[in-house]
Amino acid sequence: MTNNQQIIEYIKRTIDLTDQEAEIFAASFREVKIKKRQFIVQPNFIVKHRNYVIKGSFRAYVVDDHGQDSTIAFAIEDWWITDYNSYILQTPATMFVIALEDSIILEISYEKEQMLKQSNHKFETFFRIRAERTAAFMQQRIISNLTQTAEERYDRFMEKYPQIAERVPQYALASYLGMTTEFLSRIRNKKASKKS
Amino acid sequence: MTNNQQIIEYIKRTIDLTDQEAEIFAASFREVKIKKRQFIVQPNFIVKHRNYVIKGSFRAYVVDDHGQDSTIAFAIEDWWITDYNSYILQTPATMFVIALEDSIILEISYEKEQMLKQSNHKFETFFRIRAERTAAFMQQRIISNLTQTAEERYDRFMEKYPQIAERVPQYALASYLGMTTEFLSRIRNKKASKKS
DNA sequence: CTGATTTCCTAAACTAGATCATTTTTAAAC
DNA sequence: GTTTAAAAATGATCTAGTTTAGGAAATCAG
Repeated sequence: MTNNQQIIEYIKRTIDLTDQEAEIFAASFREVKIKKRQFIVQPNFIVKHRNYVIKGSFRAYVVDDHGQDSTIAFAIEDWWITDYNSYILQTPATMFVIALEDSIILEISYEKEQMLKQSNHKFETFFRIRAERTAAFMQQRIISNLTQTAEERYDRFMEKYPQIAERVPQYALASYLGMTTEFLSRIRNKKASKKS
Repeated sequence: MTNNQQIIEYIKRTIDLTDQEAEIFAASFREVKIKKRQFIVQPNFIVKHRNYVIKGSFRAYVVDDHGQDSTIAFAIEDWWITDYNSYILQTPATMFVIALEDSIILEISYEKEQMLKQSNHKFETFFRIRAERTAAFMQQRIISNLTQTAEERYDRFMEKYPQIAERVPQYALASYLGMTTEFLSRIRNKKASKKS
């Protein structure tokens, strides 16, 4: 399966498209290879692309005044990643997005996306549904942060996204879940010793 | 200004509409009066409406296993409120949404909203933009929860939404910000004594 | 008005999770 | 492969925020 076919399959899971429409959609993306540790988003620049991951993995994070970094999002194959606020509102980025492995992405520019949405009601629907699901996902995370303990958040993450937990460094997962690496290490250790 | 005119003004701030389109949009909503302490959403039911607040205020919250409640959202005049996940994904609600004051809302049903979006590209665009801004707002909140201390979160809320802070009970604000009422009381007290 | 219910405040004891410092393990780079 | 750097583990100490408990204001229903 080519990379274009992959994103066509992806969009067809959300909306029906004719072959010609699928062609137009896929043609709006550009394939880019990214090396491990390479940044695709950096603070203060206005983000120009939304990125669909074909292969590899990424981490989006912010660094606060005290030098602490907090992971905002992960992405692996078939996920999207960017600095959402910067891309949507076309304001300067506050995040870094870095490749955790050698990766391949399909990027679409802000302008191309606007054109797609204007040109065809179906594309508008697709991006509307994407935004809704993004919001629904984020709301779940807010609820989780407000109501669960560090250990409960970890357990739930392991249930829902075991394939991500395997691939990302522990410090990144800890800061995604809102705890220190040390504390996550302890949680894991406790579980490992209980099993035996 | 009638309540219909109010929501027409609202949508026109996002997209341009002809008078006829504005008419169709406004006609999809139904005005409902809600008494203080009345619930408009309760757990386990699938949420049928998205609600635009004409007058009054609301609080959306979840109650966890230990009986603790966490405020997920507030709404005052010109804001929307519902159990977002339940409405968008048409799954059973996990939240309560309660009126904090005697209120008036305009509600639109899930079916009517689907019809609007299908019938006119512009309405699809409107709801796409709403979803994007909702996601952007939620992402800001996630970042705030991950990176800031309780006091910083409070300060920032007071800066951005002073008019909400005034109108909602302290325990509701505390649980929105992810802290106990007692701790919020202490923060406020500390600030009050410093000023003198 | 007035009794009842909600909301808010204060303060002491407590704990989940953070911080700090050091060691061990793993992975990157030459 | 060997050196070097990054990541993870471990233990000791500390602290931001919680819990518990009591009383004082404010709000509300009748």
